Amino acid sequence: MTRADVAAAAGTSVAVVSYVVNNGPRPVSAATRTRVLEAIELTGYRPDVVARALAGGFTHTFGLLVPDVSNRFFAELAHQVEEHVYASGHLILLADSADDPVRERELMNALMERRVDGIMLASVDADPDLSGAIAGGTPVVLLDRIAPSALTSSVVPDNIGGARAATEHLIEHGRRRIGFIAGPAALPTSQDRAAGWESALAAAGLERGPLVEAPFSRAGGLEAGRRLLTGPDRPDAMFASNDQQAVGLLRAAHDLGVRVPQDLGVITFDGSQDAAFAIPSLSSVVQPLAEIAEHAVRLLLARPHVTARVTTGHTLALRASCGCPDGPTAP
Amino acid sequence: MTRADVAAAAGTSVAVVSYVVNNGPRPVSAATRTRVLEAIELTGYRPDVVARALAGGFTHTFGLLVPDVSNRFFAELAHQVEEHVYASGHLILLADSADDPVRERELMNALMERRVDGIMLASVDADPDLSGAIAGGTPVVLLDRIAPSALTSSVVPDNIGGARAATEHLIEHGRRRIGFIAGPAALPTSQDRAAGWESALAAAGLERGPLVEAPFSRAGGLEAGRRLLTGPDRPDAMFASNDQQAVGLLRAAHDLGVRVPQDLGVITFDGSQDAAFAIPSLSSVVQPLAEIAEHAVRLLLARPHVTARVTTGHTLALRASCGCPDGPTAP
DNA sequence: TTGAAAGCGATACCAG
DNA sequence: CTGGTATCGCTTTCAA
Repeated sequence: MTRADVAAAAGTSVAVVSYVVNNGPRPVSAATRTRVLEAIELTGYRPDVVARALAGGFTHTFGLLVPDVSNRFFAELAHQVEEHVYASGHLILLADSADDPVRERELMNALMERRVDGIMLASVDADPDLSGAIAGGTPVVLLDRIAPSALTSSVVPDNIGGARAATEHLIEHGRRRIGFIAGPAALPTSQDRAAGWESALAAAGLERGPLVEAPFSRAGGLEAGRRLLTGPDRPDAMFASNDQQAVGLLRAAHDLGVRVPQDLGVITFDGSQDAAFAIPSLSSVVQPLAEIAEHAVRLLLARPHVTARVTTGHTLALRASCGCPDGPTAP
Repeated sequence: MTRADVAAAAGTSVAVVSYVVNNGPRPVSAATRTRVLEAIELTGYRPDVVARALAGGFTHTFGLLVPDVSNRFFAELAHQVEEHVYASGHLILLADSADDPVRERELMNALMERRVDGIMLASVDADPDLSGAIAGGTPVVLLDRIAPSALTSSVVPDNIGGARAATEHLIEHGRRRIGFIAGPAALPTSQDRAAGWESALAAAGLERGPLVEAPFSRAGGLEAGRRLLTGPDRPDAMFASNDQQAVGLLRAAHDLGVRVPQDLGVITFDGSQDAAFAIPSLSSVVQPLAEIAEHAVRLLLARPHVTARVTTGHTLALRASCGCPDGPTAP
């Protein structure tokens, strides 16, 4: 079942089959077209993706490169991306850099070698090296990093605004000593979320509570929580940079007998299902995953190629951890 | 930088370059070999993966088809698989069937069209249709399903043994009315875990506690928990079919004021990080993810192609939810 | 041991 | 509007 078979069955040439399949680049008469279509139906012909890629076409495959698929935020993102590309017949080549910049670089190459039609990159790096992709002509959408040049797209959340909203909410609850679990200091994401936290505090005339830096992981949050909650002058609320850290923090509080939300209000950023199902359920700034996925896919799918920087909004999911009532259904 | 350039630089033919790169199928004299190697170094030549695949070789890409990447068990599995294939220069084409058998079928085809070197399939189906893959000659490793024929491999946990061990542990704690949250009844996985639970109960001369069927999700566990915990004759312990269900159950208990482990002992199957970080931390039958990934990858990598049915062991991680003491570090 | 050349399956140019 | 055919980069058979 190659197009040679189809051509034979349709009594035409392989070129015409190609024109029909691709709707171009040459026109085909209606009569021949239907004849070819029938032949395709008859033979059950499916174009060979690999051969097509070799000849310069598309692979109908996108790359998704994340620091850690087992981070629920990225897992849910991957799920959403799948959902969005599925309709257009694309598949996802998933790469996991395991938080390693070197590996990220290598995987970018591996992705390009496989001729993916585009790459969605959630980089471990503050500003990843995109020169290879640009040179190779592979469209890239940066996730959670602002594109360094107009050559590549990005879709980022409003980190500052979200962090500010979260902190403000804690303040409204009457919390006065509000700490922050930051992510790795070098990342813009970390800096922006810190900035939002600070600005809310400043606007309310409050001192900055303790800031501790930790990896974006449960273990990081656990460690940070232990330090924070056993130290002198314990905060009465914490804003965590992501859900994983918050889950770790919750565990630290639990182990130390610190009650959430009575003794410690907690709010977090990301809003994955981990937040909804934590005990107590975690209030959080929710990133619109479906929207992020949709934008990223749309930018990659667009012909001719376009680039854009889109900023996504956020909502606040208020649950038990900050002191808000928890509805009957957790999520 | 094609092998023509390398051939030119080495003063040899393209065929020889191929022989050197692939270590065959024809021998090459030591002298020429080093000359070619130098030329490769010099030109920075990288073989074109796509062309190589077209010419009949391999794509150095495996397919991983799961029901839901955002299920932490599969996310962690994906992570492990990545880890294991990385060294051999492979990448993972990730497909998410969203629990839909039809979609699963389509994705299998999509994977095969892309000429993946092998497929790891965690099917939604009790016995998935592998005829296409077998006909196409694509090696498949079934995860969590026993291979229906000797033509395909499988790696499965000891569902019965694991479930029995979990239930026995609950019994040792003095629990007497032990319920079970089952998965979808049609799946062998569900049936086996139920069988293990029953056999432990029978061996101890205990009556079967309530059994309720629920999807393998948090929402499923939540719903099941609500039903179980508000009904008459509430169980004093529950065994959940997977971590997601257990997390939902924990939430139901929390909402209803049922204390875990005092009023209700809980133990689960899978042992993802969700279990380690739940509050209270969940005791569970731990599946050796790294081992599963390793076996699956090894079976796919093996040349010549081999098939096998491997059963993986399990360990019990005893934590707070069953009444065991929780160490200072949760995980 | 080496090289020339025939595919692999599809694209798209150039004639007709 | 159609049909040859060169091309993509590599593998591998067949001869030398």
